[in-house]
Amino acid sequence: MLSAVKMEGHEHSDWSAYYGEPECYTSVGNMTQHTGLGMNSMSTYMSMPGMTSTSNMSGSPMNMSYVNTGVNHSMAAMSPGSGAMHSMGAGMAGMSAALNPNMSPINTQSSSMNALTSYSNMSVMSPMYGQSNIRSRDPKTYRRSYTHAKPPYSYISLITMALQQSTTKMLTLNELYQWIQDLFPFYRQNQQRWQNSIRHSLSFNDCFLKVPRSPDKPGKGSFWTLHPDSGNMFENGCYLRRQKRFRCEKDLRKKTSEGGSNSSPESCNGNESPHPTPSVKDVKRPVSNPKSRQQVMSPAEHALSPIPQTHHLLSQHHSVLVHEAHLKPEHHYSFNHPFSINNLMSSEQQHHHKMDLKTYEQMMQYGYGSPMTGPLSMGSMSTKTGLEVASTPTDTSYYQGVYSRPIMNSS
DNA sequence: TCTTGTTTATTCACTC
DNA sequence: GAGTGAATAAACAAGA
Repeated sequence: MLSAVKMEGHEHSDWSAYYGEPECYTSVGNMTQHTGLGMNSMSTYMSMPGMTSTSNMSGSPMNMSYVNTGVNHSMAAMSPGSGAMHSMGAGMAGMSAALNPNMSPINTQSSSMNALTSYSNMSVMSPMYGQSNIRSRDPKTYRRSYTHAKPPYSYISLITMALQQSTTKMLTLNELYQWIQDLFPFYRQNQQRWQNSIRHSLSFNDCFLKVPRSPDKPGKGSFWTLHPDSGNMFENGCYLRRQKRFRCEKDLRKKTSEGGSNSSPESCNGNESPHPTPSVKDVKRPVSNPKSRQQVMSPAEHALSPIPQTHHLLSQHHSVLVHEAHLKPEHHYSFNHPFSINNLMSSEQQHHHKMDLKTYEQMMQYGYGSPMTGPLSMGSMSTKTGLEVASTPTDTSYYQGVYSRPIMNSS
């Protein structure tokens, strides 16, 4: 489990050099890199330190999709058939919903603007990344090594996190890119490299399923979702390295027997479901390409499937819930591992941007090197893509949580 | 043309 | 050392 960290440590000899050192990372400049993010950018800034509790959902954002269904309802309802919420209105609505579940959609815009205002204020008042020791340094020098700090998460982890954070539990490739970039500034560079890896991971790993778009939702690329049985790939919610690679037994049998009998159960391995649910793969995985490892659910199969189609999920939010019932990722969020999604995406409201000593101790105990403080906190946000992203492009993102304390004005 | 998706191959790090 | 997970590169095909 620590291998990822060690590997990263190998790549960057000293993590603390990047994460343990206060650095300023202003987001304003980076916003320009996120063309197309639009309101998404703003929304993510709402999780900045200093935000009031209203900017955070009660509990972990990861749980939010399951616990606070009101948010998802509203979000889904906001953008029926909007695909991944590409419409700004939907994004803003979702954003406001995340901001305040009780907020009327009517207030969406104002809330968004408030959020923007908040961001603006914060951007002025403080460096984006929290830091425990504010040194009087030239802010320009601060940003330097920051973007070179590679997060200790594997691509599979990142994809999994993104998908789980998504309200619809599925994202297009481009949305995955955006999510990762938003959360981890590191991935705003060398895009060709890591995006290729992302694509490779999606295709190569059985835990990711491709769901075709509906005919009425033309667009590039399919949606990607998690295999319903891939629930516990990451031990204790730690997204550093999978405890075991997820493989679909069905596929394995196919490979091993290759023409042999297929009488065994249709479940996929890795994480046996206590109550056998119809696997998405079972229903939806015709081999799109004879050679392909990835399988997709054909429209016909989708129609027959007890599990709603993805694209239908997008327009039928109640179906999302049905689908989620099959995804059963809940146990992912039950843990509070220092590198868990909980810590990555949330809990800023719980800690109020202060160092979580407990987490700190945990991390030190795990030997994670630099005192990554506190949960990698970020408030849960809704973006135009329908993601409950906690981050924002830049700064608040992942690195914010890396630093322990609320950022004070470094100037 | 660009993006998306698949596949193969290589290399490295880690565990057993 | 073998097996495995992961990162990376690259080639290729298909679709928008």
